[in-house]
Parts: sequence; structure tokens; C-alpha cells
Amino acid sequence: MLVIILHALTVNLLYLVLRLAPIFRGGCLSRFLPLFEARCPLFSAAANSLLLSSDRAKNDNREIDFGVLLESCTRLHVLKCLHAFLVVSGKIQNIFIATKLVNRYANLGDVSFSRRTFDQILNKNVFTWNSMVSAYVRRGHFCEALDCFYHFSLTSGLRPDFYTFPPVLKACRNLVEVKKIHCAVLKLGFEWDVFVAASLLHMYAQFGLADVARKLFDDMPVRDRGSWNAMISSYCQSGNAIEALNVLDKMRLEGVNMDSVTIASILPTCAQSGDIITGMLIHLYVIKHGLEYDLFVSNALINMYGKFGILELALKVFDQMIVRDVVSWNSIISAYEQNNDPITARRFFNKMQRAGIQPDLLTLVSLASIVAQSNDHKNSLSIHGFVMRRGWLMHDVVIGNAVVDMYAKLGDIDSARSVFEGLPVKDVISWNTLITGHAQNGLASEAIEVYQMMEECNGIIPNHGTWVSLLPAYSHVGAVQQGMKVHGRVIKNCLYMDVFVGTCLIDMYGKCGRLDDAMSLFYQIPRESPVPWNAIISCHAVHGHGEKALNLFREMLDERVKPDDITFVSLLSACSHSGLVSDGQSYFRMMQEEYKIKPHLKHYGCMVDLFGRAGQLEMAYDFIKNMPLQPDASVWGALLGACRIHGNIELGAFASDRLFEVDSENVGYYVLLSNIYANVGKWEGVNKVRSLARVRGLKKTPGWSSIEVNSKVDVFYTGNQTHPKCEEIYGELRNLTAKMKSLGYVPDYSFVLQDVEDDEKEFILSSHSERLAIAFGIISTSPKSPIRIFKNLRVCGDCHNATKFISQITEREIIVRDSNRFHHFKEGICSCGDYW
DNA sequence: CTAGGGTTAG
Repeated sequence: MLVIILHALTVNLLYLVLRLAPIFRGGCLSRFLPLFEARCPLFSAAANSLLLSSDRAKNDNREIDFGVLLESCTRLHVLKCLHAFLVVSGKIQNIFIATKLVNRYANLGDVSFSRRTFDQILNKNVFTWNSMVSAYVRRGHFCEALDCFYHFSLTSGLRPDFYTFPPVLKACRNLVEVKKIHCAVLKLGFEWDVFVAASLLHMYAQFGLADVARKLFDDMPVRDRGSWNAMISSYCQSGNAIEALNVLDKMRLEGVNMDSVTIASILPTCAQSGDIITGMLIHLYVIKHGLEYDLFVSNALINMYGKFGILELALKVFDQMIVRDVVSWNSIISAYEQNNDPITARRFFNKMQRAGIQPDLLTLVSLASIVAQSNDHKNSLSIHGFVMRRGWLMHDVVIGNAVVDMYAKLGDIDSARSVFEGLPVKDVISWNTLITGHAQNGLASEAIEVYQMMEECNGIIPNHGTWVSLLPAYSHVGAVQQGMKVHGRVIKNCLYMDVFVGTCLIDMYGKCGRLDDAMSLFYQIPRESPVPWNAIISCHAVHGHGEKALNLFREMLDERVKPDDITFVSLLSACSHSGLVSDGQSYFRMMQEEYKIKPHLKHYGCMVDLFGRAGQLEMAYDFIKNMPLQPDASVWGALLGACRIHGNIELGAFASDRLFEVDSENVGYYVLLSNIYANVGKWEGVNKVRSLARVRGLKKTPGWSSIEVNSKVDVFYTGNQTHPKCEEIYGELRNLTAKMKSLGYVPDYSFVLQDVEDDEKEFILSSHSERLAIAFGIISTSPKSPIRIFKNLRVCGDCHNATKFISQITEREIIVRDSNRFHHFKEGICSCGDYW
């Protein structure tokens, strides 16, 4: 370490001495060589061999090829030193050497030194100006590049040549600038130079004028392979796979072969459009033409195979590479990461470090996702720290968004939020990430608030990702009126034809109780993929329309859409909600035999529910015993729920024992068990469960219910006392309870786990969140209109009973959607037949 | 001496 510091000091010192003391004029470079050695071996080797040859010529340094020396200089310090040497030895007056210096500074990252050198050159020529312009462009200083160009063409008295324009065009950031430069090109007559024309074409395409680009291309009198490549890559980058392949065909018909550039542009397009056949044909072409060792081609191949999920081929290409750069490593890492194999991805990252390749921004993007996938809380902090130390978080949105996403996926929404707030620039994706982050952590109304903040923020235009993040939050709290507003906006730009947006809308209508709207939308959107089918089937499942769900499944098969694992989850839950036991069994078999889908825990949970609800409790238990997987809480929970419905105490107690082994914290299971005892009047059992719950110090998932009135969603937590209409709500509830009692309602205290006096229990029951929401609905909407309530947990038995009475007293339809299904209350009866 | 067209992303 010390050596390095000392060394840096010596080089800097030397630089100063050389600048200040012209005594060294004509001094011998060989004296300084040892100082360069450690910092820049390549440079010192080149310098050494040049010195040797010049020594032989006994000509001091005059014969040294400083161009080559500058070229081999890879450290800024060494370059500055050499610069000083050139100044004191007067060689800086050589315009070629000076121009090369301008370039070298830009390549080593210090464009301000390029400019300083440039300003010191007195007799600038076209080369010098071109170099300065392209130096700015290479470092991304587009504004300065254009300024420099205008200065050049207007004040220098020199005439730009055709080398000038490609970099200048690249510096244009909008169409106006492109058109201005285009005029200059026309005036000077460089229009049909192949390089200039290719650049023009490329810029027009980049700013969306694909037809202008195409016309330029068609009008070109001379086309080289570069022109074809420019046209093809323009189409590729704008996502127009069909035209890209058309032009490619034409090019080959004219006898022009593809080169590595053509292939590197077309492969990502194959991946994007899912055209695996073309992709693999191109791979064959690559092998046949000996392009398989090209870095860019190999990288593109790895990426393509990664996107298709063909990891063996991605790995094969990676393994046979001779030279790998950071992109190669990033590509193989993200191939595994995106195919849900964070362990292998991590292994490649470790290998990359051992190979001495420095991770870049994109490596960290993949790493953040790896950490999130493997639930690796410890390393999330190191990643955040690494990214911050490098200043990347302040510099690039992409990595910032990746960190926000990482924290959100790890469930640490507070950290996600604070990173988000610290981002200097936020784009749509930043907002979308934060919305999804809240929604997926069960914070639906917070997700909606984030969206509202986004709308208040100027310059952010929501895209399809926004709707895909937001709509599930709306369906969660039942904000159908706001959801419909989104539907309206989506129609305007045809986004509802996007499979994911369309599916979210279907899900939203279905989960908000509007099956008809869900159905009519379903038939409007493309349905070649199983995704929208899964949504519409599951909508029918939660409404208890099993037969319709099965019909839809048959229709799906008729349309030759291949069902996936999710399809069968929806289908099996439809069967269980409607008591279609034998159908469920045969679909469970069909899934494995015909579609080779291995059932996972969700499927087993549905099957247990299917048997259990239908009263076949022994069947359900046998099914669990024969499972090849370790049953989790959802499986035992299904059995326990069935035991409650059918009043089986022994099996219920057994199931809850297993349940407390895998998930002892969920208070819902204690409630279920105590209900079982209460239903058959075993009060000592109820007391036992109650004390168990108390001893274990349960952390409750807070229960809430929501209701949408006039496009505004109100969320009520149990016992809420802060709502502006609080007084009226509790007044209405007291009123209702009195009427209910006169009609025969008896509060069922088995749903209260707290150990308090009976009148206190009654108050707890009547301040359950669903009742607050219903009462609010009654006082805020016109008489006899229907009320829709949404609850995050299952509705409790006492509330279920109470709602029946309320529907009778108020002559209203009351629709309650809980975490499981829809309950339709009308005239004192519930559609679920009291099996909830 | 200088230049175009190319690979990775949340």
C-alpha cells in the first residue's frame, strides 16, 4: 500500500518538476522509465523497446515514435508525465502528437485535460477539431461536443470533412439537432458518404422516424455492410423484429454476408420476439463462419439462450470463450439469476471475482436480484454499501431501482422507501417498483397512496408496468371505481390489449364482484397464453361458480392453449369451492399425467380443501399422509377449516397441533380451533385454546376491511376510533345490534380470544372491522343500494351471522369478499350456505 | 494520426 502511495507521489512530483523546470529540456526519457514500470507495464515495455532502437541510432529521443508511446499509455498519471515531457522537449508543437494526446486523455477519462491540451495547440487543423469533438462524444459530453462543432464550422475557417459528422450526429439529443446537422451535411455534400449516411439513418431511427431512416437507406447509391447493419440494428432497437429480419433477408439476397455486428444486433431481437428457430439457425451460421470466438457474438448468444431459459447452451457458449469481458460474466450471471437459480448465479459471480474482473453497475443489478431471491438479508446491506461507495446510486436510476426492489422483495419496505426517497432522479420504473413493493408486502392502501404521489409529480407518465403494479392493489381493497378510471385510460392507448394489463383488469373486475365485466373484457384481449385464462378461471372459483370454471377450462383446451401450474391451482380451487370432488381428482391426475406438472404445496392445499369441505375428512387426512412434500401451514389449515365446518374435534385438534408446529404465530388458527370446541359446547376446550394463545403472545395480522364510496376507499381496522364519522358509525352499530337482538341474534363469544367480561366481548365483536365498514356503507349510501366490503382475513363466524341479520333489516344486498371467497348476503341468507 | 454499425438492465 505504502509503495503505491509513494509511487503516486513520485509520478505527480515528477510531473510538477517537468512542468516547472525547463532545465530538463532534451532530458533523457530513460531516466524516468523505472518510475513508470510498476504503474504501467505495457507503456514501459513499449518505451523501453523504442529507447533501445533510438539508442542504437544515437539520436537521443528524436526518433522515438511518440504516437505509439502515447497509444500504449494506460494510466492517467503516466500520461500526464509524458505530457510534461513532451511540453519541455518542445515536441508538443507537433500537431499529430498533440492531437493524439487529446484523444488519449479522453480515452483515459479526463476530457478536461483533452480540452486544455486542445486549447494550447496554436495551429489547429481539421484532425485536431475532429479529435476534440469525438473526445467529448466518447465521454458523453454531448452539449460540449456540439458547441465545439459549431465553433469549428463557424469560426475556425476550416471546412469539416466526412470524419467530422458521425461523432457530431451521435451527440444529437433530439430531432431538431439532427435536422440541423443534416443541413450542414447537405451543404458540404457528404450526404452519401457511407459512414455519414449510416449515422444519419441511425439517428433518425433512434428518434422514432423509422420511415425517414428507411427512405435514406433505400436512396443510398452505395451501400456497404455497415449501411445494412445500421438499418437492421435500427429496426432491432425499436423492437421491429419483422422488418429487421426482412432487411436481413434482402441483404443476403444481394450477396452481402452477415458479420459479427449483424449477428450481435439480430440476436437480441430473436430473444425478444421469442423466435428461437432463427436464433439457433444464426448460431449455426456463427459456427460455420468461424465467428464463435467473437466476443460480441458470444455475449449476445449467452444472453439469448438465457432469455429462452436454455441454460445448457448459454453455459456451453460461455465455456468455450477464449476472451471474456465483464459483459460475458454479467450475461451468464443474469442468465441463471433470471431463471431462478440464484445459487449458480452467485457461483459465477465468485468465479468472476477470482478471474480478476471488476464488477460493474449491471453486475450489481443482477446481484441485488440474487440476494432478494435467496432471501439473503445479510448481503443486502453489503450490496447497498458497495453501490453507495461507488457513487452509482446517485448516478444511475437503474441500480437505484434495483436496490429499492431488493429491499422490497426482502420485505424491508422502510429501507426500500428511504433508498427511493434518496434517489436524485426517479423514473416510472422507480415508482412502479415502490408501488409493487408495498402491494406485495400486503400494504395495498399504501401502494395506492404511492401511486397518487406519483400522479402529483410532474413529468412521470404511467406505463403498463404502473397498471400492473397498481391494479392488484385496487382489487385487494375493492377500489372498483378507481380501477375503472384506469381501464378508461388504458383503452385510450390500447394498453388493455397487453396481456398483463388486460389480465390485471380481469382480475380486478372479478375480485371486485363484477364477473360480467371481467368476462366481456376477457373475450376482448388476446388469449393465446394461459395467463388471462388462469385469471378468469380463478375469478369464477372465488364466486363459487365451479361449473362455469370447468367450462372455461374446456374452452381453453379447445383453443389449444397449454395450461400451466397456476391454471390447475385455479381449477382445483374452483372444484373445492363448488364441491366437485371427482372432477378435482381427475384434474389432479390430468395435471401430472398429461401435462407433466409436478404438484406443489398450493395444489395439495386445494386437494385437502376439496375433500375436507365435502366432508371426506379421512380422505383428506390420508391425502396429507401420502404427500411427497412436507405439508405446510396452508395444507394443515385447510384440514382444520374442514374440521370446523364438519365439527370433527379429534382431527381438528390433531391438525392444529401440526399447524402450531409449522406456524404457531397465526392467530387465525387459534380462532378456528376455539370455534370447533365452541360449536359443540366444549367450553373447557375453548378456554384451553384461549390461554394457549395468550401464553404464546401472538402477533396478530391486523384485520382490516375496506369499502369504496364515491371513488374513495376507506379502510377500517378493528376497533378504529379515529375515522371522521366515528360517532355516527358506532351509533348506527348500536342501533343495528338492538334490532338484530329483537330478531333473535345471539353474539357468539367463541370468536373473542381476549379474556374479558361478556359485555366487553360484545363490544369487541361489534367493532370488528367488517362491521365498521358495513355501518359506514349504510350511513354513506342511499337506502337499499348494495354494499360491497373487502376483508383481508377470513370473515369471522359472528360477523357472518350478524351480516345476515343486517341484510334483512336494511333490505340491502351485502357482498363481502374475504381472503377466501365471496359471500353474497340477501334477505337474511348467505350464498355460501354458511360454509365459509 | 482521427470515424460508423454491435452485446448486458430495474
